[in-house]
Amino acid sequence: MEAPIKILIADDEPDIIEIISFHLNKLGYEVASAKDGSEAIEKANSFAPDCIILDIMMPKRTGFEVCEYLRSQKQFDKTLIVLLTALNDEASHIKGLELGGDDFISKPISPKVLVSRITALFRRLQPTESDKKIITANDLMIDISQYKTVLKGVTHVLAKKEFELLYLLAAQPGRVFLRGEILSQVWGNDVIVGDRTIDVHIRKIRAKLGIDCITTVKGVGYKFDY
Amino acid sequence: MEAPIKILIADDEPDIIEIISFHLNKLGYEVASAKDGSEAIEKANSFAPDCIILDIMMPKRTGFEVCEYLRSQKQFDKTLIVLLTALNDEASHIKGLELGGDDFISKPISPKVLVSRITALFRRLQPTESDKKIITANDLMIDISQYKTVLKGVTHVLAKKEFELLYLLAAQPGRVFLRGEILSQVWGNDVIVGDRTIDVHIRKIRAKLGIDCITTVKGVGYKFDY
DNA sequence: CCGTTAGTTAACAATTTGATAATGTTAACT
DNA sequence: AGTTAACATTATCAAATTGTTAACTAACGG
Repeated sequence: MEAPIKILIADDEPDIIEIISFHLNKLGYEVASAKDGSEAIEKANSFAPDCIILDIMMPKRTGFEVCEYLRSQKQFDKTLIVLLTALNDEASHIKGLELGGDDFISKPISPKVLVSRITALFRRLQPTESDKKIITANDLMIDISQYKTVLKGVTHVLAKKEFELLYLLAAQPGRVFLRGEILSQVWGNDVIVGDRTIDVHIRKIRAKLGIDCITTVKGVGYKFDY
Repeated sequence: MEAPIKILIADDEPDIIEIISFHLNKLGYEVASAKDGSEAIEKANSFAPDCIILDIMMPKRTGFEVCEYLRSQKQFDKTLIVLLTALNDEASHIKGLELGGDDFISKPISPKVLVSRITALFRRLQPTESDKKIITANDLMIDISQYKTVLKGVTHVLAKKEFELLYLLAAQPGRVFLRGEILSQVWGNDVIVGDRTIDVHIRKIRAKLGIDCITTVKGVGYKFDY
C-alpha cells in the first residue's frame, strides 16, 4: 500500500541521470537508471517503474522507440512516460505525445522544474481520496465511503447522523469534542437542536455497537476511546 | 455517457482564444471561453468543463488565483487545469504546478502542440478501457460494450438509464454514491430531474434482476453490494 | 444534600424512500 | 406523417426510517 513510487531514468549523459536521481531520491522516490534505449526496456521490465523518463536521443534505441514499445505492452498501461529532449522542435513534441507519452519536456530544464512536473503527473494518478476514508481501531472499522461499521467482522448499520457522529469522534481518538463542536460538525451551524439530541445519538451508537467506545467527559464533551 | 469533452479557455487575447478554439473544435471538443479571471470562474461553474486552459496574465484575477480557487472546490477535483504563460520563468512554472495545475505550457506555442498536450492529458485520465468494459460479481455480469447483463446465465435487458445506473454503482462495489453523484454521472450536469427519478430506476433494476444487489443508505445514497 | 449534567425512554415530528399510476418523450416502423 | 411501443420522468401517497424533544431518572462533585 505504501510502497515507494519507482522512477526509471534513461539518458546517455551520466550527469543528467545523477542530478535528477538526486532530486527524486530526496523526495522519497525509488530511482533506477539506464544509459541507452535497450537498457531502458530491460530495466523497465525488471524494475517495473511507475514512471519512466526517457531521453529521446539515446544510443541503441531512441526514446521514441522505447516509448512505442512500452505503450504496446499491457503491463506498462499505467506507467507514466515523460519524454526529454534537447531538441525544441514541434514535430518531435507532437510525435512524442502521439506515441503515448504523458509529458514532453525540453532541455535545458532545471531539475526543480522537472521534479515539479513529475510530481504533478503523479498527483493526477493518486487514488481518489474517497478510497482512503477508513478508520480502524482494534477490531472496529469505520468506512465512510461505504457508510458502514464493522466490529469483530460483524457489520453494524448506523443511521446517517449516528455514523457521522461516530466518524467525527473516531477520526481523532482520545481527543475530546465539545458539544458545540459536535453540533457544528455533524449538524452544521444553521440548525439548532437541543443538547439531549447528542446524548440520544451517543446512546444509540453505544447500543448498536454493543461496546462503549465513546467516553463521556462530564461537563466537557465526548471522546472516542477504544 | 458519450457527452463531448468540454474545455474552457481563459485568455485576454481574443486571437489566442479563437485559434485554440478552432483547433479544439475541429477535434470534437466543446469549447467555451472567458476573457478574464473572474469570468473564468463564472464560466467554470456554469459550463462545468473537463479541462480549463488558463492564461496566467489576465485582468481581474490571474491564472494562479483562478487555479487556486478551482482546486479548493470539490466539484473541480477532477478538472484538468493547464496554465499558459508568456513568461518562461521557472518560479512561475513551479508555482503553477504546486497550486495544482496539471500542465504548464509556455507561450509561444503552436496550436498543434497545445492541442497535442491536451489530448495527452486526457488520454491519461481515460480509465483503462480494457478493464472497464465488463464487470462481474458472483453470478452477475455486466457488459457495457453489449449493454447487457447476465445473471446466472440468464440475460436481462435493462433500459439505457437503468443500465448506466447499475454500471456506475457496480463499477465500485460497496462504495456509496450520493444522489448528486449519480445524477451528474448518469444524467449529466445539465439536465435537472427530480429525486424520485433515481428511485424509480433503482426499483426497476431490482425488479428486473430479481435480486437486491443495490443497497439503500438512507439519507446518503445507494451502493452496489452483492 | 443540592445543583448540575448525563442517561434513558417513549412519543412525536420530520425526512426519506418505495410503490404505483399517470404523463411526457423518444425511436422505430408503417 | 401517423401509430405504436418502449422508455423516462413526474406526481402522489403510503410506509419505513430517522431525528428531535420532553420528562424523568441516575450519577457526580462540592
